[in-house]
Amino acid sequence: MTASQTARQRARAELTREIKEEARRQVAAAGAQRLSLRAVARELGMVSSALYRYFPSRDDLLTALIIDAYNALGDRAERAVAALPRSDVRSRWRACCTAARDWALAHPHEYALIYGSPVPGYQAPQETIPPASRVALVLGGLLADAQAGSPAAPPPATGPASPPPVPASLRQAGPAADSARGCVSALPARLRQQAAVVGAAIAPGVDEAVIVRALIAWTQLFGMISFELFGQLVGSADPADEFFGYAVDQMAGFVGLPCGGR
Amino acid sequence: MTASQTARQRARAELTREIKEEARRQVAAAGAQRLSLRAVARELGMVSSALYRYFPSRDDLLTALIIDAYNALGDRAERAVAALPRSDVRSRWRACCTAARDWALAHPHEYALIYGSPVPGYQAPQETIPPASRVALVLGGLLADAQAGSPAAPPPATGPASPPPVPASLRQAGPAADSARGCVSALPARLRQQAAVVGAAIAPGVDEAVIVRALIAWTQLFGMISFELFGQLVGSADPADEFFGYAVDQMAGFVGLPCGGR
DNA sequence: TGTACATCAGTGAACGCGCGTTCACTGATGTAC
DNA sequence: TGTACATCAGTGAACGCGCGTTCACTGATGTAC
Repeated sequence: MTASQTARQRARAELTREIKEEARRQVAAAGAQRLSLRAVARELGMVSSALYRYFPSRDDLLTALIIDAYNALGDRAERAVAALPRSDVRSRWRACCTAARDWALAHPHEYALIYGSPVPGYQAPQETIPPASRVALVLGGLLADAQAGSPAAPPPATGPASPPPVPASLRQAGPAADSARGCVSALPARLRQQAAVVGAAIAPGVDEAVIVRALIAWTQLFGMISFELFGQLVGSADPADEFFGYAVDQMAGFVGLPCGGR
Repeated sequence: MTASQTARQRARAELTREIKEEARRQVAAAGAQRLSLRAVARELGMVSSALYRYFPSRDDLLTALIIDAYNALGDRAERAVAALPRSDVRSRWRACCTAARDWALAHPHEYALIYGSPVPGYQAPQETIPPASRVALVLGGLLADAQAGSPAAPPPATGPASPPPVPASLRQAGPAADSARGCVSALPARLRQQAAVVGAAIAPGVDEAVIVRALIAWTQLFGMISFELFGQLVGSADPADEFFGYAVDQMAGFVGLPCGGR
């Protein structure tokens, strides 16, 4: 256990946790901009200035909450996908997207904190980047698996990070390329480069055109979740369950994932 | 001219305009939550309580700004599309999407006001709905035109609102259906219903499956714009011009628009 | 055309509120010898 | 094992700020006869 810590250290860790928890409660109840250090302190029975022993400013507390939110969402997505057989990429795709939506619906204000309009005056520091990438990493990993077990039938799937042998299997085959059939649209040079960088970090071995389609699907996913949460679907796809499920499948097809199923 | 108005009425209209303009300036500079009635009044050289002759509360002023923002965006999209030949649906699609992005980049805080996280405690009234629908109407109209001039070659295009003769031309033809080739995904009943309602309002005569794909493209469009504006693309498709253009074309293909262009 | 009255824009003071952050301080916990 | 000193958590008061909204009022503009 943590027997090596002094009582002071343990108390400090504990209180830090409690402060964040109360702050998270406030954000969940009323949104990020209503987060008030004084109210947090009040709720914990301390004086407001005491919080400054734990967080140097309100923005730092906000940053901690943002990181926690990204991690909560990332955890959820990773766990949902890990429960499925690696070769069933279609189901894993669905699971990841659904996990993201479920988390968002369960934590709307925390979702808004990370995917909504940025709090004006607040600048997200570098430390938020890795936690923010986790959902994209899940999707990228799954794409790489699809690529690895690609051309005809999906074999048990080999190693996850097969370095760079680009078999170009998803490339001209399947829906990934022909949905713009007849309209040849080559990747612009800079976009290809950007996709290569993303691919190297997230989905090694996957063709750039597929990466770009995955980026499109990624923006679609969060766009759809945001629209649902922020009320933009009222009057169209309002109870959005079917729409969401259908869209997720369509976009899976769009990036070229095989049908999977069982 | 407006000679029929009394001096009082003219002064009132003018001041209402000036108040909104100053408020818009503040939103543009610092975001919606920093909008302050007192600051607006100060800037206009009046006392803060005087504003209550024009707007019964801060929320009402916000609502006016929201409506104006939707209308500014709608105007821009409509004008961009109107400049193009009706039969060239692919160019019109591009123009509409690009206009939306351009407006958003030029007015990030106003964009956040309408497409970002809702201001907590603020409830958008019914009056915002029609202005909010204008971009969707543009896209829907263009889809209906594509449908009307569909199967083989695009003729000069007939009337815009051909009632309900669903020729099922976009339906199984083109990319709209085959991108999930082999993975037959039927529309769930409720989703089909929702699509029918949307179609009736926005794109008469267009098949439900196409409407649903258009809804997907719509969420993708604004998801992508929001990601760009809110900093979510940093590290991937950061200078997003190429990504945006490419995605718009891909999604045009996804909803089944013919290549057009040249 | 002129007067009497109603409407309405704008004033100034006040209510009641909450906020983030700083600072000098007390007293408890931890550390080195 | 015990003492001397350093570290650190938490206090309480204060600074300086801004906000939305209400209310009784003055004086100008508009309307009806």
